[in-house]
Amino acid sequence: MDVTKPYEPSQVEQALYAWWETSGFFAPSPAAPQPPFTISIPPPNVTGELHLGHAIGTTLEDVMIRWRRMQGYKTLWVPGTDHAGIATQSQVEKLLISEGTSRQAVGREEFLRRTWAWKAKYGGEITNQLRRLGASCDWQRERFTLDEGLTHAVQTAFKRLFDDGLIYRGTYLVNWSPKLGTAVSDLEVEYETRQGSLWYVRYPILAPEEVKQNSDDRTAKWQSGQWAEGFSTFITVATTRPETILGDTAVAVNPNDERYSHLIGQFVLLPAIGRKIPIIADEYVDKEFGTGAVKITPAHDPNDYQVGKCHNLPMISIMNPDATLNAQAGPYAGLERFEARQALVKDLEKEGLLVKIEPHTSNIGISQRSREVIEPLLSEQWFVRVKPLAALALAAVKEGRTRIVPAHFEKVYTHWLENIEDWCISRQLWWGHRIPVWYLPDGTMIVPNPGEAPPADAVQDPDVLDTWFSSGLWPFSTLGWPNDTADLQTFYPTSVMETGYDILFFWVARMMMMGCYLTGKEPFQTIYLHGLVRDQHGRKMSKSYGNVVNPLQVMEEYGTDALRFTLATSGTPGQDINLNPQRIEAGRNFANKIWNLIRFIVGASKRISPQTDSLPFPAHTLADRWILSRYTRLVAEVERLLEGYNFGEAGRQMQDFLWNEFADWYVEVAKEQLEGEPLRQLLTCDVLSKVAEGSLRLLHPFMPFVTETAWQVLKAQAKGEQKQPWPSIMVAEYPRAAEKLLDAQAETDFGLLQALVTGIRNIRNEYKVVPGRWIAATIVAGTQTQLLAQQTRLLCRLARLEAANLTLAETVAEKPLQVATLVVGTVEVFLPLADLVDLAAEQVRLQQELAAAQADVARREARLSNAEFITKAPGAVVQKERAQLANAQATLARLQERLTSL
RNA sequence: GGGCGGUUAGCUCAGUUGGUUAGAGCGCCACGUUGACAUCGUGGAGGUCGUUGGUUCAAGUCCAAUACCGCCCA
Repeated sequence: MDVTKPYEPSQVEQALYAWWETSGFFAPSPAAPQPPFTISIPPPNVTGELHLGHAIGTTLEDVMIRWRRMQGYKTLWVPGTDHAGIATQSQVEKLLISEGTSRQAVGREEFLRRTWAWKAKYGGEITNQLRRLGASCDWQRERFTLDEGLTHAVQTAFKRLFDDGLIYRGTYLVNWSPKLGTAVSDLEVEYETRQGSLWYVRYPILAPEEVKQNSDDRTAKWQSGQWAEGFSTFITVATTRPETILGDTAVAVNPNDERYSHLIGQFVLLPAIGRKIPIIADEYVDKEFGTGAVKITPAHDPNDYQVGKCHNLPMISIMNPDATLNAQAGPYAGLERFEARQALVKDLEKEGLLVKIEPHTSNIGISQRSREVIEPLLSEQWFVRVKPLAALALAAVKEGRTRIVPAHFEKVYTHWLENIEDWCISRQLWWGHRIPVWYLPDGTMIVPNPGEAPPADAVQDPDVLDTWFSSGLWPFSTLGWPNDTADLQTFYPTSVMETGYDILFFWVARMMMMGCYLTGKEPFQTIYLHGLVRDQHGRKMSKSYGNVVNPLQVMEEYGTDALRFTLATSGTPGQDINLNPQRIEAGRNFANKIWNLIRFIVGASKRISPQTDSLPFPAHTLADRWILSRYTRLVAEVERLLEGYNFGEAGRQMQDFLWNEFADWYVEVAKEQLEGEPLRQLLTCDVLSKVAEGSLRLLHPFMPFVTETAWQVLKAQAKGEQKQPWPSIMVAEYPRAAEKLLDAQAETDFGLLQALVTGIRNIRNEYKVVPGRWIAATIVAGTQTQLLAQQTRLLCRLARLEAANLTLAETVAEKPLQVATLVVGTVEVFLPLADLVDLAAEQVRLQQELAAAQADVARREARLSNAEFITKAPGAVVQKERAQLANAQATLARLQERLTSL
């Protein structure tokens, strides 16, 4: 990159990434002396496009990976994609429909061929976008859930679970998605509160003799308006889904409900169908809901299903898989479910059976994928018996073998696993892992060992497995399981699973269950969960709001580092992030700041004379010692924060140091030092380079591109000992704190200098002294005289004081009057601003300072005069308080004295 | 109904195990281009840390209650 003024990410990023990748920096070094550090990427959908959820996860994972890699760990980040059964199949189906054909028309084999072709064409998109983000994954080890190896893993897992009695097939009420034509798991159903109605319908109660009579005549009268003629007693039920009346097999009341106790055991005649169904008693019925009497439809409602099982009621399914009604629905057969509802309600009204309709809000199950209303449907499916697996996953977290960060998600995890229901794993799709079960002509079920051929006359189960079944194996299937590969031995269990808390159940819990059961080891040591990225006002990003931020566009406009840094530093672990676009701009500015900082340092190094080997170096200046100490503190802090998964705070501290300490203070000081003796210049460049170079390495995991770019420029300029041995910053060593550089005295002393400079600048500003003007000053410094005497050049430069007219003394016989005054502890600064100083105004100003000082002293005296504080507070705290009181008192005394003399 | 998270400056957020006068970025006001950076610099204004009570020598931080916002589960 040209050493142009503003940093231009677009000029460097793609080329740098390509260089890193081809150099093999992303692959783990087998010889690394330290333990392995492994992350499995949460595989994005192969059909997916990069969104901010990917961006934040990938950023945090890359931060961890780059950091550990620089620390010398054998670091492996396994990338890959997920076949995303429903999403991908839907995409290809859409394509087929646009071509005037369909999945059914082309057939299974051709459909799969088309889907693979589609995957080949678009499947690389998302992985290239991850590269764009700078993800340092080992692409040599990239996996896809439908790869041969992973398929083998799926078959092995299925076989083992089946043989162990943990997978079974059976007919149960499942969540059916009519549009997709498949069952889905409980987790794939979302609930929405919708405004609906509550229909009150009365069923005629049959007299004992009527129960035995044939009612066909009456059934024939349905829709004539005469169906209910002759009935005198009714029981009214309330329902949110009138069409399911057609499948009713009972009416239930609460056994303690006196209104209905005399009816229990009697029968009613089901409208439209003419079925005679009993009135039963069950505690499940809520007396307060509706009329207190409810219809029971075991084949179409989960609660009714339970009641039906208890009471041995028939289960009559009235619906086809496409949500049209079947022959059991009598006159409504063939109608779509919502049309049938309307038709039936109309007929009920005609027959005088509709009592009333009330508005009612209820929770409706919606298919997560297709957004349509889920239909509880009786269907034969495959299930995993999860309780035994859940027990293992629970124990792993409870016993601390796997830690969840932030910890409060442990409770969520535990609660879910403790109340888990069996997992429906079969899907009526074509794209996915086909269930490895074959049926002989006589119906015998065969589950061969993976790779073993099934009998020739056997037919394979047509269904495929839930995508999450294969995802559940991901941390170990990607490393070669069930084969005992070198990768599996070296890199499993993995170190951290980093993902969004929204898939804690979908994925993390399932990986824990599968991993614990199948490999006998927890699949990861730590689960780190990040929050959701929302818009700046906390709204979920969605196309309908039009508030979606496209990360690719952001990277294009502001650079990848800006996006990464913003995402990494905008929040705290597990907390949702409200992404403020202005912060991305700030991120870009930070990258630019770093770039220019390095440009300055490199420029300065070039300018100085390169005589290195003659004289011994002079001692470090106060500012040198200060910045080295501050840098050392930063390094220690960052290490502590990263170890604690506080990535955001670590990033913020780096920015704070680089901008507000290194650039704002040390660089300005350095400009003065660079005007000194050659060896002073050389030493200053040395400090500049050391701190800058270390800071770049520190920051590299967060902002890989600008740090690499700047680091290479710095490295090219460095000579001899300064030259870094590593080819790239990403394989350089991560900084460690060198305690010997900590210098508390330097920090205190430089702090005084900063207070004086800021104070003087403040006064200049208040008195509207033109910024360019050099002004005279008298500094009465008492015990600090010697310290300040060494810093006068600096003081003059930073506060724009005129060296020739600067008086620095321990004491002066007579303090000047027509001046502005600054008091910092025992140090007094007098600025004779000639005609600018209005003594009356100065008095007001000093009065304000005095009031503040008095309050300060009073507060501290009160604290220190409290015997309990002295005895109970730690010594260091008391010490500090005493020192600060002394300082405050010094300020106060000088201010008072000053005001008296005015 | 059960559980969790949040409430700190105009906005978006930090604030580690309790320990100065609660911080940052953006925005705002005033001034400023001296060769790192105007994607910048200097100075400034702006907060009784949701409310109430408690523990403590000391509370934004710990405890209890409560209000509001949001999420998860049923």
